[in-house]
Amino acid sequence: MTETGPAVLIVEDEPQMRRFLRAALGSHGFKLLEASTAREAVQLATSHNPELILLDLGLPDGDGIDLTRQLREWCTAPIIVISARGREEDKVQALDAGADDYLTKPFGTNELLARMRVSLRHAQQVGSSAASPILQVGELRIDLGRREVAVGDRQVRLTPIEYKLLVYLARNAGRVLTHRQILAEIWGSTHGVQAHHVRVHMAELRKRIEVDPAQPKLLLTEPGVGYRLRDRS
Amino acid sequence: MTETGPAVLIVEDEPQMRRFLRAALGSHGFKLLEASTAREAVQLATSHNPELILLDLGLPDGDGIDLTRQLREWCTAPIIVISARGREEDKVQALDAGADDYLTKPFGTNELLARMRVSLRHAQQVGSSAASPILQVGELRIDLGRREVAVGDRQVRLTPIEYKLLVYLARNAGRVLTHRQILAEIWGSTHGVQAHHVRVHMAELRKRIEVDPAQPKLLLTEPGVGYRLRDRS
DNA sequence: GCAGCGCGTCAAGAAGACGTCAAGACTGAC
DNA sequence: GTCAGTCTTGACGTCTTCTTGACGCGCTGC
Repeated sequence: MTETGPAVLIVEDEPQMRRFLRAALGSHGFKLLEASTAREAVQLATSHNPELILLDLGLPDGDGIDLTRQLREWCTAPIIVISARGREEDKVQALDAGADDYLTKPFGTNELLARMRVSLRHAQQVGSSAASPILQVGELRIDLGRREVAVGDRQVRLTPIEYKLLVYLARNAGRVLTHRQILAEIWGSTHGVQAHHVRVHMAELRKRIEVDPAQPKLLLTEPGVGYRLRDRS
Repeated sequence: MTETGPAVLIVEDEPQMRRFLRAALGSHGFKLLEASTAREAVQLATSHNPELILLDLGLPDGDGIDLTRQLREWCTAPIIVISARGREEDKVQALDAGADDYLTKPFGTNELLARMRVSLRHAQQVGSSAASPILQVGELRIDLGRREVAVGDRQVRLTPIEYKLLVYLARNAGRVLTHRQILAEIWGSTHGVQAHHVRVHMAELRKRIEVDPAQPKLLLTEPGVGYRLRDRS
């Protein structure tokens, strides 16, 4: 299984700079998300919850400083500002608005990567000491930080695929997820992988989290469509 | 003004620069500690446990990078490197050695202060767990200052890599660390180093800290993911 | 009734991950 | 130079997990 690195959101409107960043980061295993406007950036940050944000201050729609402030209201991912403006005041403003670092163009790939490592290091420490994020759906508790799953009081051990499946379902609790969506999320490209896989692993998952796997109360089948995790009893 | 602000350790040998920093920081309520050599820096850091360290790379006795690495063994206070060297490689080295930021001379007071605020903000989030030089996880005791490890009453001798591994695991006790994370933390950039290394050294570590290495109680394998140090029974 | 389809279950085997051992390379001390 | 301690690397057996195919059930349309 190829493990993908951290998801990084790039907020940058110049195509040239984006190409540069894509080249610099893509080869290091990062999963890239790209936005060229502030609006798009907020959308992507909300939907994908990236682990790090690279933000160019010069955006067409609105100030990058404001965007920083806006993101910081709910998003804890480190923000590294990239800017052509090298004035001290700009740096101070960005850092005080909530940015974690400030790089002035032009800069080298290696410095960028090193500063990203610093930020990711910080994020990890914060995550470990702060209360870890927990998904709770009815009886089900998923501690994402510790990678632990419990049903009621019972601790449950899951294989990597089962865990991925369950987290995906829990993140979309109540919503129906189609086979196609599940295949894309868990297996990535859907080449050669079939809906049958989903069924097999769902059965395994039911054995672990359901009281009676034959009468599922949590993991519901939506015939002809997909699966759904019940979010309220 | 009553000086009740955070304690900041300044490591700098040029008197002129020290005067500048003293002037820049003193008026902002920081409590200042000053060292002009690496040896002195370690002493002051140990005795006063400052909340932030400003470190000039060009010291008379020894490399600043080494000092950074040495401090990071047990000290979690943010380190901001100040240097006349602006070469990208220097920055990367310092940041990877454990520094949290890198400022190239000349720089403005306001930028320095802003970057210090960022670092202190981070340190605060990480929380009070930062201060203790001793890590305790169940039976396991790691004295970071003395670099000593004990399981129960039994003192344990570890090789450098084993020690690093154990400290990393203990700092994240309870949570699963992926192979990728472990490789990045212990070996730095993961080029050429494989998950196999982790397995070999984990086996060594188990031989030393487990009662029965074949039935690990502390150092648990999470198949397909990584390893975890048990923090509660 | 019965073929066609989607779904759940089971089991076998493949693939890959893991633990262990041991041989060499490398390092710093002497 | 030798020597001890450590790290890397490869080989190999074991175990877990994933894939894949077979089969039975229930539903639907004919």
